Amino acid sequence: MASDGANPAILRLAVPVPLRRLFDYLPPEGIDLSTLSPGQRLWVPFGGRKLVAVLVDMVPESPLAQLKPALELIDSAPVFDGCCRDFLHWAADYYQAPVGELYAAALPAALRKGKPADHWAEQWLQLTTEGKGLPETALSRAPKQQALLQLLLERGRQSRTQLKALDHSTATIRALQDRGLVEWIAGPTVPPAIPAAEATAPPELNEEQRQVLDAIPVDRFSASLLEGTTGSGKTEVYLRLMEQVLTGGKQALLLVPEIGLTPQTLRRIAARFPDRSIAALHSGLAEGERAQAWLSAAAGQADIVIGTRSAILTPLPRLGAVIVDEEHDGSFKQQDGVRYSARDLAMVLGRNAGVPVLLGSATPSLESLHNALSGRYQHLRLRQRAGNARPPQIHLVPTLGQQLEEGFAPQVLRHIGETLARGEQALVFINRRGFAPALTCDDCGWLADCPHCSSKLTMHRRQRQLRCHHCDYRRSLVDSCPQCHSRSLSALGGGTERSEELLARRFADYPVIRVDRDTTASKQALDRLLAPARDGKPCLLLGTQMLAKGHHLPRVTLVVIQDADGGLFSADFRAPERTGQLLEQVAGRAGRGDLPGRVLVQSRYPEHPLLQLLLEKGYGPFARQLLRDRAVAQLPPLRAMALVRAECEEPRWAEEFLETARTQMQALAPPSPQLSYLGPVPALLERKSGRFRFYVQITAEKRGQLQPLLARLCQWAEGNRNRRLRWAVDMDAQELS
DNA sequence: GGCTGCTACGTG
DNA sequence: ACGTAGCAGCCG
Repeated sequence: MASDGANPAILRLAVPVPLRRLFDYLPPEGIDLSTLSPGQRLWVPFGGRKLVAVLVDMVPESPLAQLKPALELIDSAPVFDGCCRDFLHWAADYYQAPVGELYAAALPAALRKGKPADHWAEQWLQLTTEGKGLPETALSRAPKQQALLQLLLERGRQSRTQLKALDHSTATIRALQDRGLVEWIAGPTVPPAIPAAEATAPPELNEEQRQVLDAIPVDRFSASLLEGTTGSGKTEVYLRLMEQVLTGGKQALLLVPEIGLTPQTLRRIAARFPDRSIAALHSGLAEGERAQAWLSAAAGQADIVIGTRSAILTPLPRLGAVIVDEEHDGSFKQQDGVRYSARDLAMVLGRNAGVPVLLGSATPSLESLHNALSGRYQHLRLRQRAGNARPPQIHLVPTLGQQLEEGFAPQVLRHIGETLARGEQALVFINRRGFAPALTCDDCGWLADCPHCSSKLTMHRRQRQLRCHHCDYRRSLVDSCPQCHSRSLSALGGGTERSEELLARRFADYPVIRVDRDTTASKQALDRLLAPARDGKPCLLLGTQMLAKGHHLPRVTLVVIQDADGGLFSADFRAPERTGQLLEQVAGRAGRGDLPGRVLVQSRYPEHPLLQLLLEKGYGPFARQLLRDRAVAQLPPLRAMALVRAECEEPRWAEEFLETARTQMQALAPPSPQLSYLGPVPALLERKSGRFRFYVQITAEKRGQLQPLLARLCQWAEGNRNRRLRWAVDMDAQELS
């Protein structure tokens, strides 16, 4: 990609369109070439439109005779450094994605729309030459001015934000300015402030934590999987590693699942690093704030960058370590657009930058576990629970043939009652929101289904609605059958809303707190909902997987899993893995404080071998068994897998497209013991939002075998254009839905 | 004849 | 992805 030759006056740009190539332009009219360098954004004319493109290279010649000039330079300095650009190009190649779309995915919305980075430049106060030469006692009669001068002398330039936080008044600054001792200059962006918290001192590390930390060198690339049970102190290891990285003058990147970036988490980290610049990148931020946080990271100003999936694409010029918390979490895989895995990219980034990468989880993904067991990753472990906490006792409760009350066995309800009566808290996990997942007519058998998807409508009784959980379709609840007008309708199965009604009735003396997407519109709402639980009063929490993650609820001593069977019989080969992770995470909510925990798992199939293995031996042996099953079935992570997806209102077109796609690929590489093709087959959710969905699955012994096939496919598919048909390549696909 | 809606095309 | 050109269908 390096340019050579005499006059590199042609601009090679990444344009945000779904085309797998770069575009050449002339520099903007009348611009000085020396002000241009790769990584800057420019406005360009593109097929009758005006787009924000990123300068990738400057070359002396173009294969095209006629070039248009770019319209305008946006950034005075590059926003993408060379490392980040190389990384984005690598990712575009690996995921068969248009590089312009990767640049667009990396940029926060405001910068994607062309707002100049200078808009967020920070004002910094620095000493003038005169100020630097001043004797220390010079301002003894103006103590405030002297204090500020001292600060600048000791710590160097200070941002306007820092000065405000340290209570240096504008009057003081003004006075020094008038004496010609200090001056304001425009400098790197600083991130938006994180609400202050009491500074906390680090807790003592236990022996295990120390060993883990010692095993991670900070001065070179290393790949580690930290497998640590809930409550074993993984977070403390992350914080210590970050501390080492910061001390070495570098930036630490911490990736967290979408649901994990709560104000609580942020405050905890801010409290440990009160003097550090921390940039948080998540969807809860306003557009401007997000751009500000991103630019502070890209300028190397932020010391700590905490973010969800897309934060892995942020330029970090002094990167020192990448940590991925809850690495098994599905939200690290982007499911539309450029379908990258932030966890997998973290490894590539760490290797490129020569810094350690730490993946942490109580329930590692089979991918990471496989890498650890095969020696590709260092396998680190934390087996002890911190403090006095002991692992919870787990009991299976068979539900087949039992007289259930809204899905609960009598002894489960009794245990809940006893827990509350002891002044403790109980948590009920139900992996389905709404009142009931289906509504049917008792007389003619009518079922309420979605007109746009191949799915049933979920009944939401409180809002008197039927809703599709796959598209945005909603209709008001009917009280007679639209087909035969019978008034005898039944709600089949149960969700959080239905259980809430029963539990609120049965345990009317205690607060019942329901936590799911319907009760929790915002992160703040979740914090507010959980406040009574954090107070420690007896209460009953019920909800979906939102409850499974992260929240420290020390008074929960009983966890009830209403139905463990969901994932055991799914057509998705990853379903048992996900079920195991979820059950283990939920069970981990029990007994995190001094009180012992108990977990009750309801199942219709208590003798199911995987369930038995999980509950008796724990996630580790369970996951190892799943790995053996995957090996037998020739599935990931023992084989590389990619999907070619297509969806269309007309199912035949999608199928035909994929038939041809498969033929194209097979012509290049016929099926063999090392390479197999499946499909086109309908996706697990066959129709979604009015489109029929199919895929072709390709599995190979080595990842490298897939690349040329997919490259050929993209070349063909990009030329073939049916506007009604959407297609995508999904390298390392995580979902068959 | 001219307006609207659909599709094919090309984007530097 | 999206703007534009080109052409079919239809009005009065």
